Amino acid sequence: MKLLLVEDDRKIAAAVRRGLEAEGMHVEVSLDGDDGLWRATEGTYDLLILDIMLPGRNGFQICADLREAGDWTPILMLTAKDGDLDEAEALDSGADDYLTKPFSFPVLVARVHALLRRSAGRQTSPMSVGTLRIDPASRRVWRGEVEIALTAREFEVLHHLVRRPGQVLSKYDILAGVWDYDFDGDPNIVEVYVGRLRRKVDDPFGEQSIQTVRGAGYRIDAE
Amino acid sequence: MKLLLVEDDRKIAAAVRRGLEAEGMHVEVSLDGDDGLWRATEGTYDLLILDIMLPGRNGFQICADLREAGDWTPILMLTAKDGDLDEAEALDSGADDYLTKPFSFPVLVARVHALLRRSAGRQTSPMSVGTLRIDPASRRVWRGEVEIALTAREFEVLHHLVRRPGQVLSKYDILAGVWDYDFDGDPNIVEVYVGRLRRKVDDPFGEQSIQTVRGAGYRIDAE
DNA sequence: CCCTCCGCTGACCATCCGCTGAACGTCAGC
DNA sequence: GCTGACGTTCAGCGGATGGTCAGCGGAGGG
Repeated sequence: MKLLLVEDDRKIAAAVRRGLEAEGMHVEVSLDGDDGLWRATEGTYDLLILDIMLPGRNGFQICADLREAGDWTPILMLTAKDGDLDEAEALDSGADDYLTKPFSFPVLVARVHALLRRSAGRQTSPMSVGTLRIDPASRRVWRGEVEIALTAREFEVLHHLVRRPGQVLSKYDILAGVWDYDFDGDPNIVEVYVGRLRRKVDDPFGEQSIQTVRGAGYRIDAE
Repeated sequence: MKLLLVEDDRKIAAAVRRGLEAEGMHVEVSLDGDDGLWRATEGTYDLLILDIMLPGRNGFQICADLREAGDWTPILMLTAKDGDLDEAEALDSGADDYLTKPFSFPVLVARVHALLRRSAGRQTSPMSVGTLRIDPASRRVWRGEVEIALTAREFEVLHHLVRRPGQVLSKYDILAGVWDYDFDGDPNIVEVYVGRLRRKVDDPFGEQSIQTVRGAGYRIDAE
């Protein structure tokens, strides 16, 4: 998960960054509005956090410009406590959510998580492949009527595969999608997890649910 | 008391908000339908006020979607004066009450109060999970026939979990939902409360009522 | 048919996460 | 002023989990 934080107050920027990185996200910081807009345009981020009062372009403008350019990356705005209209204007200019300063850290994290979840698609609804059923909201998995206990990682890997049924995903795709951006261990870890998953979720009488595509990756076939 | 107002006319939104906040309520505003639905889904409100004509999803749809998802937060709809059918349709889509524009302020406040009062009583019966019964109005909790004494915080945490049965809530979600927005202590506090709740609330012969989902959060399963 | 590469697996270990008991500060009621 | 209830912090424990590694086996190419 890669975020861009545009905030000119270095103290706040450092704090937010440290905190979100502790949550396993990659945070890039921009200290003024024009630079922020440029980065947002050039790069690809999962979420933008914009302060409103900024040197150069202000937060509303950045937001409006991006939206106009057809960029719908989720945006969280940081508004001042006394600016009554800020909140409305924030939403109006195309932000997805706002947070009034001063904010507490858990709240920020919760909002960020909520936005990321939302943008990941409202795939809150359970999905199923054959007799395998997955409910992301409750993080539960069943084969037929039998519930299967998965660890967090195992669930993530399975979820990642099931979300793209019929598509071959390379080990690197899976690594990038499930592991932290800065993970630089052995891609073998994906093999390990696929193995663990097969042992847990495979229908003992049916064929393997996760197909190996030698030299390319893995695939889950839609039934 | 936390309300969500979904209304695209910023003048009306600002007025309603100001008025209800003067009544001591916390009002969040959303300016379009899709955003409104999302907030209503993600957050927890005591009451929703929905305009019908909205950019994105309209009020009926939001209402219907929420009801379908099992969300029974009271809903007050704002209908246009000339839409004869609106009122019927509002109630039909699951709203609890409606108000035709233009409305006077005291009327709005009266309706809001009435709904809040009513909902405080109404939610008594639906709030049960297995043999655990919760009455938000009187803030009492029973396991079977035995009443359980909970402290204020304990009750809030339990209530928060029970309101979203089957959904995994992260420690941060719970922090944001139960503690003051400016709380920035150790999220470990959530673990502490879950522990206390388990000791008080768990059926000594059944399985734990609050499930730990390692690496993700906590969940109460609908029976 | 043989060799090489790729994927699979079981064993092992370090780390993280969640749980708990204890202690402290604060506040309300007596 | 004392007492008890409540909310919060903190440190230690123990088990679950994630990651590494080496050896094995089969597929595929020459």
